[in-house]
Amino acid sequence: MSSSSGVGDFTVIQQRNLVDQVADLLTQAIIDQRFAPGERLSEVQLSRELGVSRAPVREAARLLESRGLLVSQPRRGFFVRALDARELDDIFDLRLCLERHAIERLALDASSATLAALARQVEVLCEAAVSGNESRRIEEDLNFHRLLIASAGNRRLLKTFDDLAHELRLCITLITKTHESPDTIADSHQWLLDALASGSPARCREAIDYHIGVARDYVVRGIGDST
Amino acid sequence: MSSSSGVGDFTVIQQRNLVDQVADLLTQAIIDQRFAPGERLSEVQLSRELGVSRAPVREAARLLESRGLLVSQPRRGFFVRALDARELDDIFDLRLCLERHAIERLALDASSATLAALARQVEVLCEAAVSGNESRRIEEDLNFHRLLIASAGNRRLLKTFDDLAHELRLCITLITKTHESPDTIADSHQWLLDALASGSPARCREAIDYHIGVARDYVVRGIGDST
DNA sequence: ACGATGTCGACTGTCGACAGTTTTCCCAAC
DNA sequence: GTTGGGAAAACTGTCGACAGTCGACATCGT
Repeated sequence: MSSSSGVGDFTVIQQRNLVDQVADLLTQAIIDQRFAPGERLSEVQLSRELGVSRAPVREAARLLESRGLLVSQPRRGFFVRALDARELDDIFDLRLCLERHAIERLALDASSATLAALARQVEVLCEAAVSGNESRRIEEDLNFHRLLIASAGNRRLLKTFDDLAHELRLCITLITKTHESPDTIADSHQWLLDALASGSPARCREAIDYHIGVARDYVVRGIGDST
Repeated sequence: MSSSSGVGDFTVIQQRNLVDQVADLLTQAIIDQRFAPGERLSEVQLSRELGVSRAPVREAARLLESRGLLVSQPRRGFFVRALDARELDDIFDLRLCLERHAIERLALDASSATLAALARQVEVLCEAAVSGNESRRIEEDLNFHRLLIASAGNRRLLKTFDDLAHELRLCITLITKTHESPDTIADSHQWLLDALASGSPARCREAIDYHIGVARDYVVRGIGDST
């Protein structure tokens, strides 16, 4: 990516803020369900455990609030977002909204390079699926859909999806097991690629509606079991 | 909107944080273009002027960053978001994505009460238009589209629109004059209502595509004049 | 005159502390 | 056993201060 100087691959030195580090740690802890949904997070306790002051913790918490992982009540503090069935429906409905828009646009003007990149990502996803590494499979699945949206060329749309992706990870934690075989995963994503290659927006819409509907059903079934 | 208790409209008592107050003041200042696009905001200067410490200013700035009104560079500070032509396109494309989704859904199952509420809001908008109060007209216009999306019943979709609305206000500041007569405004929104009443998703999509396309053209023309 | 280097000022990142509020816990009263 | 009240503990909101870093200007060398 870097152009001129012959020194080679210098990864740009960026001293990471404490805010970002705390935000990452908290995000991972929430996704790993090391906090119970609805649990209150104490600023002082977190700052003690992490060995930092309260200021970075507060700012990180605000960041996670804007991403939908935490909710705040004035003078009460921050709480881990607990999703009910309705919010879950809303989240998948918004996901449908974003991905429909992207894939319908792509159907009309997807370059062969774009299709190739998507096909490559499906391969990566399949590798992750057969490897048995569950969290990696989830990330590669999200990566495919992220690439789909990124290919539409609208950065604001991509930013919205990235925000939503955090909540999607929160949803996915509700699923106890995936029940999906690697073959099923491969097929369902290949169908999306075929629809894209056909160039028909209507067919793409059908494909993405079905694809996200299946994903949504898995999560709804997960929450149905537990509650 | 509130349902049961017979005590009437209690505006929920919330002692406003300094953070929220600062955020509102900054938001208004940015929308009023009292800061130049791209201008750097000094935390110490702001905190001095507002008579508060730096902590609330920092947190408010992070809030506005998540809303797209500010951008931050590590160790450099916060800068007023400056929109280029491409970001502008992206914003209106996302708006189209959200409103299409809402109106297509509404076309299938809009209650008469919903249609009536939308019609009422068009009247309010028209009043604002003939009154000549420009900022009020803008807000009532946004309120109509907000109501449209809210009527679809997806709160997550509405939250996304609310975030985007802040950026839309930023776009609108680029327009020097509106050029739109009250009659034009009334007609263009009435067409949306007629499309909704027809119950045809396809017709709704056409209507919203045209409607947002016109709005986008106004803004693009505005940025085209200035640069 | 022009580019590189050293220095200075201003600013952000982070911290510890204080004040006011919320929550919890204990005890008394019914 | 349950309810109500009150004090103490814990917590959040806010503040002022210190240290590290960035940008601008002056200085030096060519």
